Amino acid sequence: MSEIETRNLIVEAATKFFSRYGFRKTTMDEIARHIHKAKGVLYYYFKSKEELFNEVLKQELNHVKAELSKITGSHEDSLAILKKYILTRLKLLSTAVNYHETIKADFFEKYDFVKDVRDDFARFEHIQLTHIMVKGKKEGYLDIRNIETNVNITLMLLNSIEIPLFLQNKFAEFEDTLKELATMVLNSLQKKRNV
Amino acid sequence: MSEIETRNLIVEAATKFFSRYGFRKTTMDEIARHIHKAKGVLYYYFKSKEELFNEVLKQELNHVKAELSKITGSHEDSLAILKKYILTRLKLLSTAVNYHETIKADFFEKYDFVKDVRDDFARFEHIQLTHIMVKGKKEGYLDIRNIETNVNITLMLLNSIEIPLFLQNKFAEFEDTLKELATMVLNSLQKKRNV
DNA sequence: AACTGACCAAAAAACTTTTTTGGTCAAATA
DNA sequence: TATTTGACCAAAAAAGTTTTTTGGTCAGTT
Repeated sequence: MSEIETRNLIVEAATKFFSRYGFRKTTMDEIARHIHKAKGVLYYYFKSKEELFNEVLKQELNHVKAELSKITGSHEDSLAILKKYILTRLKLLSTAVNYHETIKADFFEKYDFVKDVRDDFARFEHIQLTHIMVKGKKEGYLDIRNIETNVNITLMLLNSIEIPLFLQNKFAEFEDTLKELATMVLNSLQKKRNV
Repeated sequence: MSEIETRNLIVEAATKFFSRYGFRKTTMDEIARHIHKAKGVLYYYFKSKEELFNEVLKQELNHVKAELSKITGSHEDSLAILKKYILTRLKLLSTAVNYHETIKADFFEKYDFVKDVRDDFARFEHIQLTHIMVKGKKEGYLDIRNIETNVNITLMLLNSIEIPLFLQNKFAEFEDTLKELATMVLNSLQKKRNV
C-alpha cells in the first residue's frame, strides 16, 4: 500500500474517532485496529498522538477556509459577501467538532499543540475580513475609518459567540437570530448619512 | 447582637471568602470562625451554604443593577445612555467575581441554585435595554423596527463576550477595544439614511 | 430569640493498587 | 529501502480503599 494511501486511511480513521470520542478518550490502538494495522504504523507517519490530532484539526479547518475563500472571491457586492461570510462561517464551524474541542480546552487543560493551526486560521480570517472591508470601502458600501479596528471587533464578536453557540449547544436555539445578528453587523458598517 | 447585624456580618464574611476562594473551596466553618461565632449560627440565618452563596451573588448583582438603573434613568439622550450602559455594564461585571464563577460553572458542574438570581438579572437587563430602545425610537435617534429582536441580539452579544473578557482574562487586553465595540453597536442601531 | 458545641452521614481528599495507553524498537515483510 | 509488526515499557489514567474534612442537625445554654 502506498505511503500516501495509508496516511490518508489513518487520518480518516482518526477523524472518525476524534470526532466521536474526543482527543483524550480516543486511543491510538483503536485507530490502528480500525484500519487493520499495528499501532506502530501510526508512529511511522505521525510523530505523536498530538500531531495526528493536529492533522485532523487542520483538515477540518481547511475545509472551512476553502468554503469561505469561495465567498470572499465571488463577484457579488461587498455587503452581500460580508453577510454570507458571517453566516457561512458560523454554519460551517458549528459542525467542526474537533475545533469545538480545542476551544473547550481553553477552559481546562489547554491544547498547546494546536496553537499553530488555530493561529493560522485566525490569520486567514483576518486577511479575508480585511479584504472584504477594503473592497467595501472602495465600492462605497462601507463606512469604515479604521479597517484594522473594525476587523478586530468583528472577529472578537464572531469568536465570542462561538462559545454559547457551539459549547453550550445554543446553535439551534439561536440559528434564526444569527441572520439578524449578521444584519446588525452589516448595519453597523454600512455607509449611511446621519439624519 | 441584633438579628440583622449578625446576618450582615455573615454575608460580609461570606463575600470575602467566596470572592477569594470560590464556592467549593470556602467552608462554612471558616466563615463562622471569621466572625467569632459557631458554625451553627449560619444555619440559623441561612438554610444552606448554597442559599448563603445565593445571597452574596444577589448583593453583587444588586450593586450592578443599581448603577445601571442610574444610567437608564438619566436625562441624557438615548444614544449616550446606551453607550454608557454597555460600557458600565462590562466594567462593573468585570469585578463581580462570584458572578464569574457562576458563568464558569456553566461549563462544569452547573450551579442550579443560582438560577433564580441570574434569571432575575437577565430580566432586569431586558427591561432596561427595552426601555432605552423605546426611548431612542421615540426620540428619533434609533432606527429599530423590531425592538424585541434587537434587545435580544444585543444581550446575546453582551453575554457572549463576558466569557473571553472575564473567564479568559482578556478584559485588560480588550478594554480599549470595548469603546469601539460600543460605538459599533450604537452605529448599528442609529438612525441614518442610506446613501 | 440567638447562639453553642458535640455529633453524624456524606463527600472530598489522600493514598494505594490495577489497568490502560502512548510511544519505542528490533525484527519481519514486501 | 520502505512499511509494517508485535512484544515491550514507563507513565498515566482508572479503579479501589482509607482517612479527613465538611455541610448540616439538634439538644441544650445564654
